[in-house]
Amino acid sequence: MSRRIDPTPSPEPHPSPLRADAERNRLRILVAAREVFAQRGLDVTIDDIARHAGVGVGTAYRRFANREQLVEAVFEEGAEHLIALAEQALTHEDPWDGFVQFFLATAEDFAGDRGLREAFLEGLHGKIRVAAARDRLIPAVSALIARAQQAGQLRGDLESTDFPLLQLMLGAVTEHSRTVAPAVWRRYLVLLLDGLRHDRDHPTPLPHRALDKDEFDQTMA
Amino acid sequence: MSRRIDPTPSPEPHPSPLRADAERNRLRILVAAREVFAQRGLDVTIDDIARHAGVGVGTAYRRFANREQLVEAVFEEGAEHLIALAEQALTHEDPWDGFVQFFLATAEDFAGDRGLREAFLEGLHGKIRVAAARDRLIPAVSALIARAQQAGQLRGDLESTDFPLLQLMLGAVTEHSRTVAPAVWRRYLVLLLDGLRHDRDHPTPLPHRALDKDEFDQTMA
DNA sequence: CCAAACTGGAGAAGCGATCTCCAGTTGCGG
DNA sequence: CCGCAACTGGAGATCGCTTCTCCAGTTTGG
Repeated sequence: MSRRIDPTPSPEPHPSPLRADAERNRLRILVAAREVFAQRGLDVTIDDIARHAGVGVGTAYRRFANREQLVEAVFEEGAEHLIALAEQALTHEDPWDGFVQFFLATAEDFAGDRGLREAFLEGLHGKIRVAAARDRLIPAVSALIARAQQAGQLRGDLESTDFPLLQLMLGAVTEHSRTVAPAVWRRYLVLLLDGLRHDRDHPTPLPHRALDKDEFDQTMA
Repeated sequence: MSRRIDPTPSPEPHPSPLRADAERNRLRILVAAREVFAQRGLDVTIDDIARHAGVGVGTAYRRFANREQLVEAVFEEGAEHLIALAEQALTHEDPWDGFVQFFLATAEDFAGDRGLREAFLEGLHGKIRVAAARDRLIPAVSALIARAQQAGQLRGDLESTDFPLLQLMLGAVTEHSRTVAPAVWRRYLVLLLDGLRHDRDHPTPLPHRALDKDEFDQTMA
């Protein structure tokens, strides 16, 4: 740990400005981590991230003592976005549409960022920050649910802890079909929504065709 | 490879009867594998299985060259049961009830046997046999779906490849909530079924209470 | 220009699984 | 009930993979 003369014994912020090249590399590592986590999930090695960033492993380890820190740094942004989505959905005029919009938007985030999904839904790493982010998300989700229930559109027995589990279910599809049919999850999202509506006369048409035999085999393999 | 005088150069069946103690141990290993796979999934080591069977690792390796063989041997029975369930469901008088019964029964099988779920839904091991079993299951599932659709009870746009993916979704819940609330999956099963019905006036009451905060945190961690 | 800060990547160290080997034990045909 | 082939158990060799350290060489900035 390098530090210059730093009178304030503040615990958190950068203890001392990094040298220009060091700071540049720190940023490259962060960017690389974002990309690699998003594409390949949280289980990549620090060596992978370093290589992708074009720096040596040593450099990566000097800035981030372990993968945990890297995960949390990258994760923070994703979490922020989810919270923004919730608040935006609450401003939606129609309660049901707001709920659907939020469900869809978060599912899209998770589909586009494997690492985010794993951090949020699989509890793989960085537990502390993740739990904190989830806690910040809960009130908004509860409000979204309550509002749609009061409007008589959403089934009354859905509770706020159900929501992440529904995302987990969808996430399982997303994960497995990732390489074969990266958008089939939308099919099951609509199916879930049809289960969540209070009542309905007809099924909502499913937005993505079903997997054919080949796609199916690959998805399950 | 031990073999006595065996005139027929048959490729597959037991090349020679095992000595009594050897056969006894083979069975113990098989039983142990069944139990360990069911409880802890397919990712257990052969050492674990051997220990659970009360034999040495060497003995286990002598009978089953690799875990694959062990998985397939154990898996076969589970697959057989699923197929029986499908055929039984087809005899159900009411098409919708038959469909629901099959969905429920398979989900129960998967919930009670982690290894079976992983073999069938996660494609972790023993690909050949599993694919074969799935193929045997498809016609029955298709029939079950078609019948319920013709009766106007099941949504018309559901296809047979959708079914295993629905099980996959449910399986994600089962897996995560395993230790905390081993039956919450029933809640989401009903929710899915409400999405699968052609039309309905009211939501079907959910059969299991939602997770509370503590259970939820553990499930996601 | 030079001292301090920083870099890269070879390789040490650790971990956990698979699989082998063989000295000792057991089953069984004669 | 003898003798030997078949079988057993488990210590440990081997492997593959990751994490993390170390330091000779390079870069930065006052």
